[in-house]
Amino acid sequence: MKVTIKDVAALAGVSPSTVSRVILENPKISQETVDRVKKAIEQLNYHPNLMAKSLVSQSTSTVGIIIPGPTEQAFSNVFFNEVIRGIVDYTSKHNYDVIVTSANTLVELQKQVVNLVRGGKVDGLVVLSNRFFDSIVQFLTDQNFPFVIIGNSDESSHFTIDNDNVTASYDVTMHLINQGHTSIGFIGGPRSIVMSTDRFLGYSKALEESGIAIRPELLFEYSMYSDTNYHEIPLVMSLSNHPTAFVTISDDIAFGIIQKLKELGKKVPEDIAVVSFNNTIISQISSPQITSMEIGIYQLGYASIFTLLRILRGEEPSDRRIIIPHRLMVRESSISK
Amino acid sequence: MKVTIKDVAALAGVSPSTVSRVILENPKISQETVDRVKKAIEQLNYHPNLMAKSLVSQSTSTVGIIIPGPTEQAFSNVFFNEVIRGIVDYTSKHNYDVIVTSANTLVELQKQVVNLVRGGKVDGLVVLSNRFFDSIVQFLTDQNFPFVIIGNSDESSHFTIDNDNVTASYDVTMHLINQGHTSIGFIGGPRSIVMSTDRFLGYSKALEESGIAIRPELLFEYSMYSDTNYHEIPLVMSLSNHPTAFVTISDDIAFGIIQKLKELGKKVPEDIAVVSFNNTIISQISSPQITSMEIGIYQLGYASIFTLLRILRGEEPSDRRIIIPHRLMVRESSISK
DNA sequence: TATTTTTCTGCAAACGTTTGCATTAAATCT
DNA sequence: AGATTTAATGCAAACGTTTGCAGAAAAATA
Repeated sequence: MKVTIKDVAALAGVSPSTVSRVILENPKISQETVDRVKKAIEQLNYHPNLMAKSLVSQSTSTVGIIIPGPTEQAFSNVFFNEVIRGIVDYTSKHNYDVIVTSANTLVELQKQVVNLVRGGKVDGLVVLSNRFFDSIVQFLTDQNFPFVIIGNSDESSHFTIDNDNVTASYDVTMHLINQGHTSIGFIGGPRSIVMSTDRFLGYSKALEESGIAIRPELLFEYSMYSDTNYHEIPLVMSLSNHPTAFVTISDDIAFGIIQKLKELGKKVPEDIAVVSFNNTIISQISSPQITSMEIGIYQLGYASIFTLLRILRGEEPSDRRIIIPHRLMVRESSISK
Repeated sequence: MKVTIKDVAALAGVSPSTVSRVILENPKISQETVDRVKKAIEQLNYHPNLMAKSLVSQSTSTVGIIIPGPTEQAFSNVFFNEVIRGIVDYTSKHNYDVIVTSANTLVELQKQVVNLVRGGKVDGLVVLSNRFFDSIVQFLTDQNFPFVIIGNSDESSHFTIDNDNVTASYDVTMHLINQGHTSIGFIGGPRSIVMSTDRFLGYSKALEESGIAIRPELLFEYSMYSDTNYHEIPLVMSLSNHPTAFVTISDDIAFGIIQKLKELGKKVPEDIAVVSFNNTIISQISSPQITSMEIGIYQLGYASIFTLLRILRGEEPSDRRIIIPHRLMVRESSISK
């Protein structure tokens, strides 16, 4: 038998509204009544029904995280996990619940988002950026629904938490150039990932500023679906002016490249330097350890939910764009002897 | 202006109950009316309010995952991530949402669980096992609330998804013994983790059956808080009858040990063999690659939610205990030359 | 003491659905 | 044709809260 606010009211000899006010700590209830009601609550072991509460208060104390499908997932698994950790750590201290949403296709995901938003199941959303999410972001904007984006967004009117990927990539490329490298390859990801194109931009910028021409034959696109990812590496390494260094956009890719180079009898970093992004456990465990750009993934999550909850409280942050700083972790894979 | 079921009813010229029945695909509504209502829904872009729906139907289409605090988290991060992935993959195909819950202390976590359950925010729970969760499990049992446990449970009446950790550990230890090792160390985790004690049991069993005495000085307990985790390794390695192999309960630990052994000038596997559990990316990336027990983490998650949803549908699975099979992935770290 | 203000509590509507029961019209049977 | 069954819909209560408004009692003021 479920115990409701009415049962408590009956036992305490007051009206349901009074009980409600006691629970919500409305100050205009006399201490005497408060005590009596609290005793009744205790006695009946009453707990408020959150659905009823949400229904009338039109808020849920719940936020959602929208995570791209398997394509990007597999692409950098660790990334999403860290973000989620950052978010859950914060919400658990602030009495919010988190619904984690993902799907195999954009259509499915979109359906889920609509359901959460229009169904009133969440108060706000953290959207993990992805170019294909435009439709989702557009929907949220149309609905005037509170949300923040982790990653890049064209619209400056959106709340976004991001790295300065261009500069970060510029920095890591410069690190190589400063070591005397002039023949530097770039291994990016699918075009759909804005982060990847940004990092390509930084790479290009560094080369240009240093008077090094960009050589198209040194640019590669990694795809999780392809078996032939490192297929062209032997070819390019057989050139007379083959690259002496690679910038890759993630530790996973860097690790793969290093394995491939080993197969070819090349030594890292003696023959070829390799650098990457994310500073995940892979970069630390690999041997040689990989020089990697720390981008504060956990902070991305933490800052995003921090911002979202502020918005929900009605405190519009002045800055619509938060940049999480980066820091290069120099390790063995890029140290020229 | 929110559009409700009443607005739809008005436009379609029917009562709200009829609209509701159309949405729920109640068969006793005439095709004609169905069409008219659907058109109205379309026209008004109506979407049902899930809180109201939950309130009256007393169900939420939401399940929760309870994850241990930072202690165990850091202990095997990858584990929880994979489990979550397995769960979300399944729920997203079955129109359920997932609330992920964690907290820093048991008290906080318990409070959150009570809130979810008593507040009626979730229909069921997946509980990631932990000895300290007894109080939570006890609470759920008392409440007669639907839940499944991932990991060990004493109570055979609970629905659990687990590995046969004893046998798995027996198997991996036997793998070492079969290679001629007789002096084998064991590196476990905190006592609070049942999985760890189970694995110790399997280790012991293998030694005993093989007529090898257990030497207490070869047993270690890894703790995430200690700086001195690998402190005693040099000491034990300086014994004349030092271990020629280590069984560790996770890839992270195995990796740490290998680093420490390298520092001591020992070679893996030539001087010392090392094996571990979980078959995470670490075991594959480490060099030497680590022989590790694949335990089907993703499947643990998948099977757990599969079971939970069956329970919620009223289909009690006949087996209250599901064992996910294990498989040893033999790699470099245990191959004796 | 009569009047006004303040403090505390209750009434009842509202939130947006679902569903058992009653009702009406149509269809089937005798 | 009248009686009975069947099919389709509506009525109204229920789910368990919150909250604006009103009212009563107590306190403060004149």
